[in-house]
Amino acid sequence: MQPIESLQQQFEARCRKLGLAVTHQRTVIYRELVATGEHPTPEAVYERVKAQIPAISLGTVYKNVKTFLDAGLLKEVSLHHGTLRLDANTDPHHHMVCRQCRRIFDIPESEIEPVRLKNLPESGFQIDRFSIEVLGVCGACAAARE
Amino acid sequence: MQPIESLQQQFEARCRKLGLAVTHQRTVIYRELVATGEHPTPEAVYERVKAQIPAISLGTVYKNVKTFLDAGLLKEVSLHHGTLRLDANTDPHHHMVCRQCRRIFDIPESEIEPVRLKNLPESGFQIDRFSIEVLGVCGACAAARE
DNA sequence: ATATCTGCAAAAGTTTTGCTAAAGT
DNA sequence: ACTTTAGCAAAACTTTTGCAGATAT
Repeated sequence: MQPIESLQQQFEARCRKLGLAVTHQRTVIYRELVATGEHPTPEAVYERVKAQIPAISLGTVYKNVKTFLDAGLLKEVSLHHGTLRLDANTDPHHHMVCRQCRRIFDIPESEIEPVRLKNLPESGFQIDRFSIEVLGVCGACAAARE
Repeated sequence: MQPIESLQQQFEARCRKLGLAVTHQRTVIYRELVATGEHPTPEAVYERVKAQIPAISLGTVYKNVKTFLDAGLLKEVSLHHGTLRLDANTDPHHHMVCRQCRRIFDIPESEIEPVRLKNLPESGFQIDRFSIEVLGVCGACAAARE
């Protein structure tokens, strides 16, 4: 991971390029987002930032998270947050997800070569199974773009 | 996929084994869940069931979905629904997710052999990238189970 | 007869939105 | 000076919960 200062400079540069004001709140939100090696929820970011800017509001965190996502400075871990998606297919399978309409298509497990990890990444993690998502744009949405 | 009648019988058998009453609502909810080849939201299931049982309530759908999930009749497509998880890591990487505490650990892309699809599963789907989740129990949660 | 379930309504949790004052450019 | 943003509060959306009457065992 890059040192925090260079990330900070990159952050300011990207803000200016995008026409985003470099506010104190925005800077701290971004710094905390990077500083936690984790994948925090907006609420968790809010808690960390509040320790430094007690008057900050949760709404400001949400607005900036959205701004950062739109700008590509952040990603969401999963496209499926926000609403539960149910799966009645009991056969082992994976998913193909359209990032536009969010439709989900099944891929039988037999269609994908088994995942192979080169090293065991975290000590003591007991692996249950692998879940593969093929992300992209489905035929219908691709056609609709013309 | 299995014919709907045999799924129906299996469903009743599993309900009886679990001590779950085989109600009309429950039966229709399960049937619709299986019938859509999709991965519907609870709201979408509610709409389909309402066409057959106009008096059904959304709460009943939620309660039964929860019951079915607990019983293992259904799965959720993603462990990350319900709250946004943010990712500031711009290097290509995958994730290891603890199904107990929901913590997320990064795996550098270089640690995993590239995914290989045997056939192109859906016509016209434009693949963007692959996202791999290693699901299991993290070291801390495994230790806490003793 | 007893236990479980449904429907309704209220509540809780997450995220978005509108507005005015404040801050950044 | 002009534009964008922060803070606040209200609202929207998803999901959970409590309870009395209805249904399944």
